[in-house]
Amino acid sequence: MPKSSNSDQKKSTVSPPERREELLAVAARVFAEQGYNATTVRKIADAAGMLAGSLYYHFDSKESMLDEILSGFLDELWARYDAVLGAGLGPRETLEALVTESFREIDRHLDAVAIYQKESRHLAVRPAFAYLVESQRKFEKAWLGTLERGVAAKVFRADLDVRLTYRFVRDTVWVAASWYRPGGRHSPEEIARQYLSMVLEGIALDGS
Amino acid sequence: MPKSSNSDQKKSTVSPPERREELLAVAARVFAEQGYNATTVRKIADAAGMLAGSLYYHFDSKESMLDEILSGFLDELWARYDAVLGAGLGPRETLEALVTESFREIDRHLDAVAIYQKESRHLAVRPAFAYLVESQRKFEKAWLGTLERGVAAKVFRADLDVRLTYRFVRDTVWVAASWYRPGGRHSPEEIARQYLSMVLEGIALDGS
DNA sequence: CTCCTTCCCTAACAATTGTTTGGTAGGTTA
DNA sequence: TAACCTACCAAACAATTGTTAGGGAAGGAG
Repeated sequence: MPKSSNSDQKKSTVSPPERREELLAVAARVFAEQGYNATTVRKIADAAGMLAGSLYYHFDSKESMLDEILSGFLDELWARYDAVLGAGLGPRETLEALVTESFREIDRHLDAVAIYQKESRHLAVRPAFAYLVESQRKFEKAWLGTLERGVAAKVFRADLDVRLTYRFVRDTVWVAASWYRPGGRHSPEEIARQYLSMVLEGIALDGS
Repeated sequence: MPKSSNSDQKKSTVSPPERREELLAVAARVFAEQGYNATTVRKIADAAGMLAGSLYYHFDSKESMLDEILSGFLDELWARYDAVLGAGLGPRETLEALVTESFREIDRHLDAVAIYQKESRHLAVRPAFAYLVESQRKFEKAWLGTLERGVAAKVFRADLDVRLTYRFVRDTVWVAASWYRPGGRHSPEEIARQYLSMVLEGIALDGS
């Protein structure tokens, strides 16, 4: 159900999806590197090899580019999350699958994730980006629910504040976008494995 | 050695330290809420109950306010870190002390930490903020060194990528600034205890 | 060849930005 | 009272911002 996006109605200026995607990728990179507010449309145009005004043949506004980047990322993310959540897995397996899918998503949509991390907080208050709040709500429900199921099933510790654990796990995964670079030493799956090992078993040696 | 700051030379316009601190606290709050670039000097002035131009009686520029906020925070942080690192503790105790001091610093300088988290990446490339890079380097040395000492002393697991572990622990601590609110349910020390318990022992039950 | 569409450029626009200059009310000092 | 300093205001500044309007080159369709 990818109705979290509102980019459907605002295709007043249409152009071949391929060119749009190219330009959106360029914009996402600049947004991620410099921050949304510090990015001028002229910088995006420079990086794309054209002039500022020409962007407005493809897009309605600077904000609509940001909207399209974020909602596109979230739509894909939720398609995969929903598949995991509907697979009927146990708590621990669900957690592992969610973490792994998250790192894959970071690998695929690094720029979008980085933008989301930095800007979603102050964007969420604006009506045009209400779907960010909705997504955050679903996010909490999915992760927190999995953790609570795990506590009830005695596979996760019960002596920790669940909400604290939720934020711990969530942040631990997504901040990786701030240092992860695709094509690096570790694959997303390998990173997921090590992260899960740390989160689940801890970094201390057993006999300490 | 608080020479990480360069705010020492630029007190061309001096005013009572108290008023400066008041205005810096206001600016830090707006910076943290809206982001540095999205914050106009008029918004800061509004929040302080004065007009935009009046800020320039106290400060040289908008950037110098940011500089003073960040370097002030880092100076205090490193004073405490250096005390911990020089105390001759074992690896695990050092890690625990660093984490606890970090949460205390988040409690005290929440806005500055939030700003640092969001802006340090793109600020670090600018010469005026070179001390951010320097601080990041010291940071890595302190944390990574402690982890490596722990692995050598067999108190931390040796089967994990140490650099990955470093980023894991570091991020786990500092992203808390994105949701922590002073005066909330848990004290900084209590949060530190639970975080450390998760990082060290994991969230899985032993017999799983 | 002509028409039309696609995609970009040129050139400007009003608004907002950080910052400066000159002034001034109010308190302190002499 | 007179001189002075502190902390602010009023008004403007040049630069930069997102955005728009009109034009034109290229190429396919008829």
